[in-house]
Amino acid sequence: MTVSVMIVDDHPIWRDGVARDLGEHGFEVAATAADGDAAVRIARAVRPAVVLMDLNLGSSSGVAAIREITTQLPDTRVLVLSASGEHDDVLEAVKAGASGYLVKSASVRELVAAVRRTAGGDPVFTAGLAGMVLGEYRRMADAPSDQQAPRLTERETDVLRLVAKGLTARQIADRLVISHRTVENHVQSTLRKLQLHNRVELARYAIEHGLDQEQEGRG
Amino acid sequence: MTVSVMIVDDHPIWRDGVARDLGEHGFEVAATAADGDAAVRIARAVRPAVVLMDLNLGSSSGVAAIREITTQLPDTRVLVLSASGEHDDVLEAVKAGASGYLVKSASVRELVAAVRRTAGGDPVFTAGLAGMVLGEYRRMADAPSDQQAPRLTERETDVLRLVAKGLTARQIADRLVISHRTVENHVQSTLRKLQLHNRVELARYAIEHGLDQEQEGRG
DNA sequence: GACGCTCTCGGGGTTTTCCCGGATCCGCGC
DNA sequence: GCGCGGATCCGGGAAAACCCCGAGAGCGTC
Repeated sequence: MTVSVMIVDDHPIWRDGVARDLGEHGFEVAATAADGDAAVRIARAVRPAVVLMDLNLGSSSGVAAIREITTQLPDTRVLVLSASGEHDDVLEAVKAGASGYLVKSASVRELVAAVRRTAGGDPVFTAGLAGMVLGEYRRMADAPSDQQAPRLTERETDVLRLVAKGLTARQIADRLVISHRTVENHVQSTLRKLQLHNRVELARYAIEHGLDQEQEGRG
Repeated sequence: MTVSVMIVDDHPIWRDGVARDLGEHGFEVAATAADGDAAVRIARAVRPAVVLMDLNLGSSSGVAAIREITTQLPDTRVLVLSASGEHDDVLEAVKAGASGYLVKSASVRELVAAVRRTAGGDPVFTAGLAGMVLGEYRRMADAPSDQQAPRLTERETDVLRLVAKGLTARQIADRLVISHRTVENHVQSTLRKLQLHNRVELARYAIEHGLDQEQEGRG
């Protein structure tokens, strides 16, 4: 029986290339999508066996789409095919329900094998990533479910974004029309939550998590 | 006459897909390469009309490869096909000699048209990027070649790298075995040279220029 | 209504950063 | 030699950041 595959990536050229590679190796490319929302919608209609998915989908979040798909379609397995291979990306994808994680530097042969094994129910990870997931699992087992997801309040996120831009507390206070002491308080609580020690680390955190790119004013 | 094209990208799947797309539209894919060094070496032998090139080649620098190719092969035009479309990436590529810049979210049709126009000698830029280059040109024309390359001393670079990691002046002083006041002075002169205002902006600068990734101790 | 959370503001302290001047050394040209 | 610019080093003083604390107002939940 043929395995139906769905390809999610915001690059049309990439989608076409992967679709052809898989088609030539006996898979049925049942659908493609360019962003997370479309992926969820189409996957629900098509019910592919494997969703081959990029994490970096321009604006929308690939991780959220993975979570939607794996919860709504328990028979569909998601194989992430991403450029990064970054520690956090891998763990987030796995937490969201991904069955495997391949970096885009993989060869066509590796890709084909990975899709086949994913369809068969085996978890597939690029060399090095499997150990990463295992290590994180152990750390979770040691510390029985405490932080790992320190969520910031809306105001803390506002302040964090401006701190990451290099503004001082007074400049941030002017923009948000509050006291600079309040700004400093938000900075402090953010530092505590993220277990960081100063604004530079805060800026690094914001940059690595893409918080510094988003627009601020929406009303 | 057929246009010979060379494809440089560290993702085999991407290379194959692009090669097939171009092949089906009458281009001759004369060569492919996975990194900058190979690109320069092979391009010198093959002398393609157009080099279709990713900037993000894993370890090696795409910009350096562009510079090599365009200086050594004046008849070869380099069309960058990159994921980012970031301000600095575009400008660096153009400065290195790229004839055009396409983001990877382009369609196959756009890609084919871009390669054709690049071969014909027209500069090709994704919408929005052309204005970016023009704007930068104007800024250069306004300020008659003053800064644009503020070089830092060795010690300033050492300090900058550690500042970008989030270390305080005292921690940096301990590592470099100097007084923390001296560290602060290096920070100050760096701020002046780069026309920045605080350590967070310094960290952003270092991250954007890749200074924070390099190792520090080589002796 | 009690509770918890967020956002706001401030007191009062230490530490760090930011900005200035001043010192030494070293290479380079006159 | 002697000045001159640079790189590197150090210090004083003002500003900002960091850290802990308490407190009121608003807003949902139980």
